[in-house]
Amino acid sequence: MGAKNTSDDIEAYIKELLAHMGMAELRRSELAAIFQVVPSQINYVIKTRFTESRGYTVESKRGGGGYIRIGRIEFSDQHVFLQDMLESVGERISQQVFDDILCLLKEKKLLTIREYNLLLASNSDAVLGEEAVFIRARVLVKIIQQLDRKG
Amino acid sequence: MGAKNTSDDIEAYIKELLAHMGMAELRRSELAAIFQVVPSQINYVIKTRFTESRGYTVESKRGGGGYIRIGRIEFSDQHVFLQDMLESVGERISQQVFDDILCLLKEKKLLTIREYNLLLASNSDAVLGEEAVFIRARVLVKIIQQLDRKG
DNA sequence: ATATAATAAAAGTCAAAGATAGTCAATGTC
DNA sequence: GACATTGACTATCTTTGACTTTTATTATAT
Repeated sequence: MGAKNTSDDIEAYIKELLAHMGMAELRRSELAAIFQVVPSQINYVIKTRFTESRGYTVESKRGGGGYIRIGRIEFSDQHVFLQDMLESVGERISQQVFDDILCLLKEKKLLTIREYNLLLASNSDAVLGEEAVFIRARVLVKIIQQLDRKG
Repeated sequence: MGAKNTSDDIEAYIKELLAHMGMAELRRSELAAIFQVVPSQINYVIKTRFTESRGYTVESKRGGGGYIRIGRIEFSDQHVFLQDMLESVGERISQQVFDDILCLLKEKKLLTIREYNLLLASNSDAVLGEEAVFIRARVLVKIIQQLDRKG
């Protein structure tokens, strides 16, 4: 584990749980104790790494017997998946979220690695300029529509 | 290290790492300490010597556990052709010319039909907006650079 | 026994402090 | 004049801790 920083280690640990069990249920204070960090760092890790745009769901409960549960969003039908994604696209999209979503599409085998790399490289802030976040949202709509066409 | 100046020494050091390990991951402040220079000189060396056009990739992260990672790009078999094309790209590109160039790439088997369709759909005037012709030129540069990578 | 109040046991929020890396312009050297 | 060196300032990411909110359990009053 001991590579970069503790948050990365915690991320890896949770992903391990997810990979083995399909769902991770944790007690915040226990996990914090394992990694010898303050409990709120667990929230930090979740907020920065297990986001909706990366395809994770998080539920939790406070009080006695509380927990944090992390799961992977799953999709039955490809068309439904793309339509859901289409609806979730707002007016603006950050570089990070764009990357997250393309990654998801790649994992779902809806984009090849080549396509992913091309689209990522050609839609950075540096390329798109001032209006990047708005343009990126329109680009994403086109991508999804294109992928949803039979072909 | 007997070069003329410290920046050359740092360059050589990084290239040594690259040669041995195929990738160099460094902590800016550590490297700066080794050569007894200010940290920002590392940025100077990277910016002047490890550029994309010279075939290097650079990624970095700030904050705790931060790093700078430098890798080598292997150029494609079509390097000369793509490099020529790259030089011909000006500051602005119309929708029509963009389409023509993508078609050419497609005929040369450097783009699949899917890739062609995705890129065409996501780089129309409607999507890119006001500054379309300028953005499209930058997009095309990225596309060509991406296609020129082996892998 | 039941409703309510107090206490305990979680998880959440947020902003400050710490740790890196990036930028840029002034200055130095050949 | 071109390239190298420096350092002040900025941006970003991580870690920490004080304070808040929610839920469950326990004690108390009727």
